[in-house]
Amino acid sequence: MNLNAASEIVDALRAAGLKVTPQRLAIVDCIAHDETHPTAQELYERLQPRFPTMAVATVYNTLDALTGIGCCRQLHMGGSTRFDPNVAPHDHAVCERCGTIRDVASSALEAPAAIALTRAAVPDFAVQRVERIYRGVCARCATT
Amino acid sequence: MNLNAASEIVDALRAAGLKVTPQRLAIVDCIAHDETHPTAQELYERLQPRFPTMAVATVYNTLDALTGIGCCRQLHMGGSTRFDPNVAPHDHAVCERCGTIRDVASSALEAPAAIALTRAAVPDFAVQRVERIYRGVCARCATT
DNA sequence: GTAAATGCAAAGACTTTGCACGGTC
DNA sequence: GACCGTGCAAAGTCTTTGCATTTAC
Repeated sequence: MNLNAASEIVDALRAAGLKVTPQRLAIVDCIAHDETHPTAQELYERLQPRFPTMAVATVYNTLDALTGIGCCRQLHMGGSTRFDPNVAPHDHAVCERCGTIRDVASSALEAPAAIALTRAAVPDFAVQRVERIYRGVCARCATT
Repeated sequence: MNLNAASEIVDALRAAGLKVTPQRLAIVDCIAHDETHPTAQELYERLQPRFPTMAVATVYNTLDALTGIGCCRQLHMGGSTRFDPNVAPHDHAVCERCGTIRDVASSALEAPAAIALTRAAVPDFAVQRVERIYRGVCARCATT
């Protein structure tokens, strides 16, 4: 599971000609090693103590910028948009009960095969990548 | 591509003890053979001419009811929730440019295999089903 | 110095909720 | 007749936008 190092993201920001502000640094720092797929709101709240004056708009702004330069992805799985700092191809397991999203390594073999299959199955559509969503129940929810 | 016949949905409503109102009939009729994965708003607008007094809430209400009895599914792919009257297992191709969602038949062979693989790959998670999203560019967008 | 990001607040889109009325079974 | 669904409006979320001020480069 190849999470971006914070320093790499900062480099990418600079490379793209975007400014590295304290707020962005903090946000990058927050998501760099985060596997919880936080929402903008969650990040905002998490950073409140450090940046009491920061606006939610800034969080959205920064996340959009990061998405734009390919440093994170947006997940739309119902509810708020979640941000995934893991840019390497991988899938997601979503718990039907609690809604948490968990990363799942995608078989390197499987993805190209699926794309090949689909290229045939979906005429007039240029498939670029495949995402899988595994729906089920996580261990925590299964026991309760 | 096994779309629900309107009459089957009506039967399911009755079987579930839900009432068949003119509004629900109209909504069922609208989505029964719809492959465009409409949003609640779109259905609402589509039915305005026939039911000028119908509230948006009624559309949501009905769609929730239909989802509850397994007659349609909700798709969260960014933007508004879209409704898919096709309950049979299948995948979706999403155009990155125009956002349209297209149904893709899922290989009957592949799905169980993927689930088996994942059961091994994701410990402590009870996988129930797998969804695939093919991201790419549709023919219409590719030519413009 | 310049271009871009921030903070703030307001607006916008989407969805849900509460309640009185009306319709289905 | 009982109960559920509808219409209406309001509130709640999540996200975007505009503009003046501040800041990184």
